[in-house]
Amino acid sequence: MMEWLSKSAITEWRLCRKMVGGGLLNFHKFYWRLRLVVLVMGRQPCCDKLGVKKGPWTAEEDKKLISFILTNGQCCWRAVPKLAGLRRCGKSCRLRWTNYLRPDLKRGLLTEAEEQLVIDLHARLGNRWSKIAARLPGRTDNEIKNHWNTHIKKKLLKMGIDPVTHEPLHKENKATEKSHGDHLPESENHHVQLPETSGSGTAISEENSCSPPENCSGDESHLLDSICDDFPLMSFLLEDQGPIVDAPWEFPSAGQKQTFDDAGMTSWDEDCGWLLNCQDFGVHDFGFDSFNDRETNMLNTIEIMGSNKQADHGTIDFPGLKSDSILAQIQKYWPNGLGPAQPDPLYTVESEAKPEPFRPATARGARATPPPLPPVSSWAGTLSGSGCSMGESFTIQISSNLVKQLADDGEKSKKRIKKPKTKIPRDTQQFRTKLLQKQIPDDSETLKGIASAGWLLPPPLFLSVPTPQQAANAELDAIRCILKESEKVVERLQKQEDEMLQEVNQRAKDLHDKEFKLPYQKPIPCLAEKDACLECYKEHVKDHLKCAHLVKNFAECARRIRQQVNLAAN
DNA sequence: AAACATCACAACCGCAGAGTA
DNA sequence: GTACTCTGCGGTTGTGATGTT
Repeated sequence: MMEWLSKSAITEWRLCRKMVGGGLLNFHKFYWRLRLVVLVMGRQPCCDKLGVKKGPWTAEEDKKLISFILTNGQCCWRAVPKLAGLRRCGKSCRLRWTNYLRPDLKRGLLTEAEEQLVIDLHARLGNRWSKIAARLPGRTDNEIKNHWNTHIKKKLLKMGIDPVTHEPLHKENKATEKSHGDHLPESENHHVQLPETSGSGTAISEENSCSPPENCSGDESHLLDSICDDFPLMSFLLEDQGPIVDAPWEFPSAGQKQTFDDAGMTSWDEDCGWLLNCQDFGVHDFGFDSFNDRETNMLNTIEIMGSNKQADHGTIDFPGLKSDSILAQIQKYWPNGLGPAQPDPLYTVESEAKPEPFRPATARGARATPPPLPPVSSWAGTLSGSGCSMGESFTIQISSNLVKQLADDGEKSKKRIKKPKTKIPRDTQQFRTKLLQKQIPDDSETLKGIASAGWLLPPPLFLSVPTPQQAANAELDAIRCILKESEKVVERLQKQEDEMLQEVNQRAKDLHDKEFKLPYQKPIPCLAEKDACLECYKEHVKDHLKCAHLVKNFAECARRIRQQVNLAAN
C-alpha cells in the first residue's frame, strides 16, 4: 500500500509539476490531487462507462465546467469531471470546452473570407480540420468540418468542382478516362491537384505544394511558383505567416476594448494564454495590483453565462480574486450591470440557451423576413449579491430578474415570425446572402437600411431590457461586500499556507540536520576560555600581556580537564 | 395542421501518436 | 520492448429547428 501510494504520489507530483510548468507547486492543490489518488486507488480508465452521462450538456454542467476551468485552468481532462463534480467523461468535458465553451470562440457562420480560406487550405491539407482550424482563430475543427460538410461541399459541387480534389468535375472525368494512374483514390484526398494553368493534372503532395521555399526542392520550384501564382491567398498564408502551426490562444487583455473588422472578427492584441500558462492557481501566484487576463476572462464568462437563457446559469465562482479589481472592471465594462456595453458579436445574446448563429439564407431554416434590428443597449443590470459561498471562493449570482428577463425575451423570440406568402426562389436567396456578405460592411446604419429594404439580417445581438442604473449599483454594492469577505478568507488561507510552508521547511531542515549530522562528538574542553583568549589577542595585538589573566584561566581549565581525564583513566 | 424533408451542429466513437512506467 | 494511459483528430450520428408539401 505504502509503496503504491508513494509511486502514485510521485506520479501525481510530476503531473502537477508538469501542469504548473515546473513552477512552485501549490501545496493544497497537490494535497487534493493526492487525496484523489488515494481515493481511487489506482488509475481508472478515461471513461468509466458506468454512471457517466452522455448526450447534450445541461446549463448546470456547463456552469460547473466553466467555473472549474476558469478556476483551475486546463489540466488533465481525466481528472476534470471528478474535480468539477461532473458525471461526464473527461473526453466529453474536453470536447465541450474546446468546441463550445471556450471564451475565445467565434459564433455564427463562417464569413466569405473564412470560407475561402477553408477552401484554399482544404485544397492543400485535405481533411486535416485541426490544421485548418489553426489558421482560423476562434474557429474549431469541428465547426469547420461541419461547415465544410453542410455548406462548402455542396457549394463546390454546385459550382462543378470536386470537393475532394478541387478539380472541375468534368475535367476529372476526362482525366479518369484518360489515365487512371493520375486519379487520386478517395482515401488519399490530402492532396491538391495543380490548377489547369500549371499544365498538369498530377497530384502533388503537401510537402511539394505551395510551401515555404525552403521546403521546395529545386525540381519543384517552378511548380511552386505556379501554384503560388494561382493561389495568392495560399501564397500569403505560406510565406507571410510562416509555417502552419497551432495558433496561440488569444484573449482580450484587461481594459482593452475588442475591435472588430468588417468580417466581425475580433483583433486581440495581447496574448493572454492564461489557461495555458497560469496554471498554478493559488492566490499567491497572481499579482492583483492590476486586473489580469484571467479575471478578464472570467468576466467574459459572465457574458457567456449571462447570455444563456437557461435560468440556472446563475452563479459564477471567483476563487481568490480581489474584489476591487473585479468590480472595477464590471463597472467599466458594464456600467449598467452585467452585459456588454458595446456591440459584441462574440457573445451574441438572443436569449437562447446558446448564442444562435446566423442561419444562412440558403438553409431551409433561414428567416424569410429580416428580424428586427437590435437596439444597441446594455443588459439589464440586475446583479444580486446573494448566494455568496464562504469558502475559498466567492460567487456572483445573476439575479433571478435578469434570468427571467432573459428567459422572457427568449420566449418572445421563440415565436416565429410569420413569413410572407411571396416565395423567394432559393437561388435568389443565395444571391442575396452572397451579395450581403460580400458588399455590406459591418455597420449598423447600413444594416438598418438593409433591414428596411427587406434584406436578410443576422439575429439581434443584444437583449433590450431597460434597467435602472440604481438597481445595478445597489447589487454591485452588495457584491462588493461579499467580495471583501471572501478576500479575507483568501488572505487567511494564504497565511495558513505560508505557515504550513514554513513548518514544512523547518521540519525539512531538522530532518536534514539529523540525517547528515556527524556522529557523536565530544565537546571541546575549555572552548570558552580558548575563544576568550583569542578574542583578547585580537583586541590587543600590540599588548598581549593584557590577556594574561585569560590565558591563566585557560591554562587552569586545561590543567583541570587533564586531571579529570587522568582520574578517569586510572 | 400534420407529415415529411432538410439543415445545422453538438456530441459521440474509434483510432493513432506521444509519453511514461 | 511492451503495455498502458492520455490526448487529439477525423468520421459519423443524433437531435432539434425550420421549411415545404
